[in-house]
Amino acid sequence: MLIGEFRHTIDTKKRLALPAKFRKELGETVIITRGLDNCLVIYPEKEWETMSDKLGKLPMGQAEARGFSRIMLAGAMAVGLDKLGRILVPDYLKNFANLTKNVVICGLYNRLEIWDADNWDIYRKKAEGEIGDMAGKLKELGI
Amino acid sequence: MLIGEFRHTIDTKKRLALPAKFRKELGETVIITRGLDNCLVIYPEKEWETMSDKLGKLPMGQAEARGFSRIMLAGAMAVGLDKLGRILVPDYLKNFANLTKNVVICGLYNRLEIWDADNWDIYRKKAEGEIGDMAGKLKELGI
DNA sequence: GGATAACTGCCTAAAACTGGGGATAAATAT
DNA sequence: ATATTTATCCCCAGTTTTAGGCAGTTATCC
Repeated sequence: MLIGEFRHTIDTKKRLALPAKFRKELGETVIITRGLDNCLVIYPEKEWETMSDKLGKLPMGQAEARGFSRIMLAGAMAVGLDKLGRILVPDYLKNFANLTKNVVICGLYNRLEIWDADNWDIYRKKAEGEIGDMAGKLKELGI
Repeated sequence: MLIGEFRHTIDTKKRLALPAKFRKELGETVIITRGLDNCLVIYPEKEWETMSDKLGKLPMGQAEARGFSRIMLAGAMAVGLDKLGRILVPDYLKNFANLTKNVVICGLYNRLEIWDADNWDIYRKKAEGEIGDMAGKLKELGI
């Protein structure tokens, strides 16, 4: 299971080390693509298959579904991990997520999200504030 | 059953010894994450699994659910107990709960809570004073 | 009060993350 | 078509963080 929050850096060559804890579960190749709220998403190959299946089968009749699957699918790219567990972040994705040097890698069960560190801090503070009634929401989920 | 209140310390390397009484029940790996009222929560692996399954399957389409699962999943981390029953407290969680050196570990049936000692003393005094009011509300829960 | 177990801090070893250099391949321009 | 530039990949070293082991001191139990 991919969980936890890690702070890493992108070096001058656009390389990003993925947390060592995740490497075994990620394998040698991962899929990186655009995510929601200005972050990037990384899927292990297997998870990507189920995700892309769903995207590919979205009804093309709806403009929203068309746009969504285009952004996600066209934005996706398979990247390999080097010997030290680093991936190369493509330019267009780096720009999309406003990544500079400091990034945060979030484990979210079956995928990772890559955030610009400043963006994440803002988002996290806001989200933490809105979760004051966490207990109430847990009940809705039956947890 | 996890019950009782224990005072321990976090050493300079951010390690925290869990009470020996709990070790058998906790197993070799536990999940530590953010809790309510500025404390941290520790779940045995099994307790966590049922919760994370549900979190991982929340629909990504809604902004609220996204924020919720991000905070809960990214906030969590699986940590192993070393031979002496200690865990490593991640920086971002240590900061979140304002932990310095002295902490209080509370056993709460199926989970533990970690409090900064000073915070706990304040909270406990306040809660002790209000215990009469609480009892009134408990009636509604059938206790 | 003695014996046993538990907690804390120090010390050493190993792993992880960051950064740089140089070789190969691709793309662009001359 | 060739040369120049840019981008990618592979190798390796330094620094920092993490993990494991050990022992002293305190607390607990009998």
